[in-house]
Amino acid sequence: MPELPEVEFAKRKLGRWAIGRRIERARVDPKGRYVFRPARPAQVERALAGERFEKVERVGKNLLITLAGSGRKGVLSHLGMTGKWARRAASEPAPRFSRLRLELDDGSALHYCDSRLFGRFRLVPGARFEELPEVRALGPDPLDEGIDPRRLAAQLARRRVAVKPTLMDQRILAGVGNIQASEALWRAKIDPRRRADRVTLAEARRIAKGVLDTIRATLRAQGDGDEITYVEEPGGGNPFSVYGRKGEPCRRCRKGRIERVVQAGRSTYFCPACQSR
DNA sequence: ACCCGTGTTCGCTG
DNA sequence: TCAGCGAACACGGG
Repeated sequence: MPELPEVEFAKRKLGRWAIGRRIERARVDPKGRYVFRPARPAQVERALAGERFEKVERVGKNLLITLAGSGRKGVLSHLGMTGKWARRAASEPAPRFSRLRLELDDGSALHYCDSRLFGRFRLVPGARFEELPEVRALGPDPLDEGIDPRRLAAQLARRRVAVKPTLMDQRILAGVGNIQASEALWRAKIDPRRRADRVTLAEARRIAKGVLDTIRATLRAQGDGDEITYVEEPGGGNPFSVYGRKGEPCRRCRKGRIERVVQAGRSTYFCPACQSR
């Protein structure tokens, strides 16, 4: 269920665990075939064995992993709804829903875990990620490129649907998902049901700030541990201001109660009292 | 049994 | 070409 902050967290962890390490063995769980297609499990195992981790980057919700062996290989890892990377000792049992196990040369094993199998793991010849259509289509990444309010305002002005689903369009801002969109609009004090083309430049500035602030806050809330716990999982409190808080009083104005509506098939949370229509 | 889900993509319409 | 929509993908958890 990862959005930009969770993927950034995964990038940092993966970098710390794996850069400079060599993959001694790779094993794909049979169910993992959904994640790795069109490559077949045996192909993936063969391609990864013997490679060394050189670099781990992130663009939007995508992890870009560069492996170096004889030449360069890339892996694009998208976590989908339920993907996670975890680290165990090689002697430990695999965590639940492990779909790929990478034994490294330091006695550790990295696991790609994914219960719902919406994640994607693609081999990218030559690690030429920039050539992939799905990477080219992405808008600016808020964390490393910032957000240009004028550009954002111009993009919103071309859309007649509600601003919240529009913010989740990866061509506008790469990495903003369902939670971050709700949170950002709450911070910007704008009703998520507002038509995108009715957002002013001044409001676009607030949205830009809201997106960056919520991303940073979510990142901070992940803390320093090794494991990610998503909301509603045991052990994870809810670090958000409106998401998942239907019926609770607004933490800012104390007047409204948080409402939940469905937009473009996704739940949206907002305060009807302090987010203006 | 039934509903829900922090995501993307495809097929379709206008 | 593009905006917009609904379904599909595959599965666990409540």
